[in-house]
Amino acid sequence: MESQILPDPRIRMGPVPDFDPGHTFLCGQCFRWTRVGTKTDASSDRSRQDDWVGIAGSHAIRLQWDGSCLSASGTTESELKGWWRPYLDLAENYSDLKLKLSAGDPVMEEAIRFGHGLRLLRQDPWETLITFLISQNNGIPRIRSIVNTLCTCFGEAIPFEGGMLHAFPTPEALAVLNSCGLDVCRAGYRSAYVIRTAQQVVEGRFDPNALSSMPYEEAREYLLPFHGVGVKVADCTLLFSGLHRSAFPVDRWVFRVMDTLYPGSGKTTKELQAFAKDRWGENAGLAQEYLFHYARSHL
DNA sequence: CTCCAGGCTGAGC
DNA sequence: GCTCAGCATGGA
Repeated sequence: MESQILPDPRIRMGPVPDFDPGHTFLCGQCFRWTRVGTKTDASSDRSRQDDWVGIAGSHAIRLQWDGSCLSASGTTESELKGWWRPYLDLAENYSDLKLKLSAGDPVMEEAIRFGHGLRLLRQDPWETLITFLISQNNGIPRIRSIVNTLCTCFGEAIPFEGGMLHAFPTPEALAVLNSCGLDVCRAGYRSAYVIRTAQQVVEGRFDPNALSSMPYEEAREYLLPFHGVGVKVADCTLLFSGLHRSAFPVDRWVFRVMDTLYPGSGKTTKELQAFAKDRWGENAGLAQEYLFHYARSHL
């Protein structure tokens, strides 16, 4: 049997500094990336390969990471440029950001060293809002499970590598469900939040484009009236959609890491956020993510 | 069995 | 304003 030499379908994206797919995709900011293979070359421990398949919005991609360069397949040059590069935040210089965050701060320096290569994604605001509605009082593995079931059952099929993946559901697809329509997802009491929010979006109550032009405080006030949205979900939505990188979500882990590593930074969410805003300013969201990532493994 | 997980709602002060 | 039980579900 003659082996057919196919053209390499990979698109080379070149060297990407300050990138680690594991830290970026598994830190809890997104829930639809799967590691599909890891190889470590025995001859040199720097040469390795890390393969991921990810879905965001209605886009799917396979990423290959060799430790310094990214390549992609299952996508196109235009989709790469118009969606995935912005999504992966590749235009941002994380060396500068890390220097600003860790200047004179050994705690942050250690958190950054541990979470090296973690990048904040720029996710679709609708998808981010629903995802973090589901995240409340929940664990990351189960959030992944619920979100993936939600997409499989209600998201449009995306042909991918000879099989099918599923886009994140549209607001319309979720708004038409009755109260038990989401039971298959096992999201518990959060199902009602998801459906009611979808209905409010369809009714025109929520406009992601409007959200993107608002200052932080206004955007937060805009999100809070949604059923099931409190300050945590609102801040996560604004941070992980890339709309407001100064947002500083506070949960159990962040509270613990602040109380332990920054004693005196505050006892309430508001106090911690004031501390973060004063200390890290527009990069508070990235600081939060490094701290969250660090806290989950060390505290 | 209990406790916990990227919290929020509604009721009672 | 503030505190706090209750909430669905599954894993440790």
